[in-house]
Amino acid sequence: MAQAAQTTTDKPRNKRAQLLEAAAEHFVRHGYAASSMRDIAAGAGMQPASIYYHFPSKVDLLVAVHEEGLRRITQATAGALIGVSGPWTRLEAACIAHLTALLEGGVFFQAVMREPPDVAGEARSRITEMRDEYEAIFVRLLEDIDFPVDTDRHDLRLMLLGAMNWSFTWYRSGQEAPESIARKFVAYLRDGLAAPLSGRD
Amino acid sequence: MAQAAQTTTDKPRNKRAQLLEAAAEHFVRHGYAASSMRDIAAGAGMQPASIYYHFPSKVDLLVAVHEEGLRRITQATAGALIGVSGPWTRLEAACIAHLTALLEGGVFFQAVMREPPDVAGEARSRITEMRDEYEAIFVRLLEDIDFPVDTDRHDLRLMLLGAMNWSFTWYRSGQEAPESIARKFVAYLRDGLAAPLSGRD
Amino acid sequence: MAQAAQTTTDKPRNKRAQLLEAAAEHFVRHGYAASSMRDIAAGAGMQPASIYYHFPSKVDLLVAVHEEGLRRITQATAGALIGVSGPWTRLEAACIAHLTALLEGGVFFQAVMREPPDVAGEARSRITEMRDEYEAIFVRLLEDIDFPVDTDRHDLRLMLLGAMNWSFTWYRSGQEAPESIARKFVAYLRDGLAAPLSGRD
Amino acid sequence: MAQAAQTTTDKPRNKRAQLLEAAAEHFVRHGYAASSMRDIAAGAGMQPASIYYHFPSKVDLLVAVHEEGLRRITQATAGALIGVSGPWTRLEAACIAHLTALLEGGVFFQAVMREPPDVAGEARSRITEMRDEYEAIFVRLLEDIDFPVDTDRHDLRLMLLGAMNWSFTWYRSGQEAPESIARKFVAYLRDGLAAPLSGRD
DNA sequence: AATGAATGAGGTTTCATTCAT
DNA sequence: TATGAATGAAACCTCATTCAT
Repeated sequence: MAQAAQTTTDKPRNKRAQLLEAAAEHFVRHGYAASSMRDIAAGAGMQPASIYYHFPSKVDLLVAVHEEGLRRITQATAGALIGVSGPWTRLEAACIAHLTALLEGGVFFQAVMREPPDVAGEARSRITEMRDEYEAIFVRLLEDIDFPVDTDRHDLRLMLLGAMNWSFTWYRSGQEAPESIARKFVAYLRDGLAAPLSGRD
Repeated sequence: MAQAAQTTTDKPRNKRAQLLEAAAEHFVRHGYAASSMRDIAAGAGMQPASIYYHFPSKVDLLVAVHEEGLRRITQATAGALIGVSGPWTRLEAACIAHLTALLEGGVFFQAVMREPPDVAGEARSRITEMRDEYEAIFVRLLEDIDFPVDTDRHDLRLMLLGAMNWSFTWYRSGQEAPESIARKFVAYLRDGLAAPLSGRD
Repeated sequence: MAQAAQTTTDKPRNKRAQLLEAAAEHFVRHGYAASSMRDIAAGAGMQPASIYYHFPSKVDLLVAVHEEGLRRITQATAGALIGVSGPWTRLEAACIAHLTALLEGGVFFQAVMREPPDVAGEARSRITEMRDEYEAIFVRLLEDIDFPVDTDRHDLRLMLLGAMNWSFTWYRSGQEAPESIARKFVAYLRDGLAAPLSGRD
Repeated sequence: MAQAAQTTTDKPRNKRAQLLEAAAEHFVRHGYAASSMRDIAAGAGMQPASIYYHFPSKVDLLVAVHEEGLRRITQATAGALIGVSGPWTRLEAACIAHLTALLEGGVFFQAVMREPPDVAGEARSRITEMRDEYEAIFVRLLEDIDFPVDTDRHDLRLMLLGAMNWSFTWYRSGQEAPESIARKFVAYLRDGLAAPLSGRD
């Protein structure tokens, strides 16, 4: 019943949302360049021309997908930190949230954590700017950790994010849970892997 | 005379090589889908139709680029291991070679270490197969290390390769050397980052 | 209250008039084919769909612009003849009025004195018919002049109107006044330009 | 036989020429904006895509049409002056050539003597520049005539050219010959039309 | 070994217009 | 009186590819 009510309430916004979802899905599956407006329109159940009532161009659609995706992942990751304390524990929580969103959260999350497509200046910088804003969460998390001297927090952050973001290339749903993967990544960095007796050569 | 000999000898090879180089460059810069045969031809100094003398189709060009790139990076990484001993030292040497090739070695290396383009079955599996063959080097390197019990070598390998392969998204030439980055990545994993006195929370 | 009355009285007329003006402006500046309903609507401060409340189609808008423009120029030219006598003086007065309207009177005048756009039958003939009606003023003015025998009044009229109507292609506001140009055109035809002593070769 | 030989000789250039001709024809008949590449291609007996082998864009086709048309009309008008003497006679010869070309010489001549279409900067200025170059012929012809003092050669030229260029709006083939019309235009300006006894009011 | 010329399919986008509200 | 949302058709143009030479 609540559902029925919601359906009627949603209707005005439905089409735009469907469109965005269809676009995100195609961008993720085939890449931006290989996603045609025709296919995206078909995925949203409308005519290609109708897209242009909602978005002025294909690249604007891309930007809108990124806006939505980054809004969502920011909410997910920041939300996972509420009430969590202990610097390593917080980092782990953020990584779990990030990786779970990316690997199991749906197309919007994946759409934003890819190598940015080859688009012209303004759109590209808007996308980069939004991503940097999100990644600032991790900058702050690493600042809070008491690392050994001369640890390079910058490279460390990119190492960790790279390891996570690359995972969509090999992750297969139904095998190891994203949470488990994230825990391992953090543990390996925190504890190190040199066996006490074997030396470091 | 030596020149004349070289000219005649090189020419046939040259054109094909130029073409492959131009293709790799476009694939890296704009992605496979956004790279047109026209632009690739222009980059190689020939007419679009002339490409088809050397390669039967665009996707074959892609496969050839991957063949060449993987041949090169295999040679680079395997070569860097010759005469090197100590399991962690060997891993470090391989990472240095891999990252240096990727970030400063030219377009062929970058062309192969990207998320694989959205192409049809046969080409895709050929590319995947070649990549797996290369990454087997790292499988073996990790087998040789005496890790703590219940270390997940599989996830560890993908973590390390992901961190490295993602680096092309943020690396800027002229700043930190790839070798330095690689050393850090390995050190962090080997030694861990939890400060002795601060605890692991 | 006067305001309220005015508002209610003007509004309906206003929007239609604004629309017509915006259409005339676009037709003049970009031509009929290159003027989009979207742009015209924007120029009139309304949505494209709203045009169709006032006019059933684009071509009807064109016809309406011509109706308004020809109404205005007929009024201007015929008005300029009231109380003027002397056949050459009357012709001159008409030419001054025509050229002043065309070059400085605003978009409606220019909209109607252009090569007629490539539209289908009915609209085209309606436009032609209205123009012929206007040009009849000049037919009558020339009938009243006592020309040398075998003067071709038909070609003469078209020569004079052609010279005037073409002027929008080279006229630049702020330089010579339209009135001055019109006087010259008439004077040259009336008095001729062969210098008395130089012969006519 | 000569014909057959010519046909085989012309072949390489044929397609481009046909294309230009078809474009000129459509531009003249429907205007630039209303001429579609599809229709032009059909007129030239090729596929729309094939146009782009010869010309990079629609606007380049327009410029090429103007280049060809202005080349032709310059040749026609300048050619008509060879061996002709007497300043008025020369002006008359030029007007006959101009008007004959325009009204009976085919689409290229008409294509260039129209109000220039609403195209972007570079193409527009190239077209204007070429036209000015052609009209310079008339500048020189008028300089050679010994007019009454204070005759405005500038306005006179534009009056004459306007009268001629406008004629395509009313000229119907098969009635009065262009040559006859041109003679009248020049005669009226040379001799004037005020009847000796009637006065100039 | 290369290319000039062409093409069918499909790309993104704009068009005039409709219609329920 | 106006418009938000949509659409079928068509716009210009690019695509990978072909083929005779």
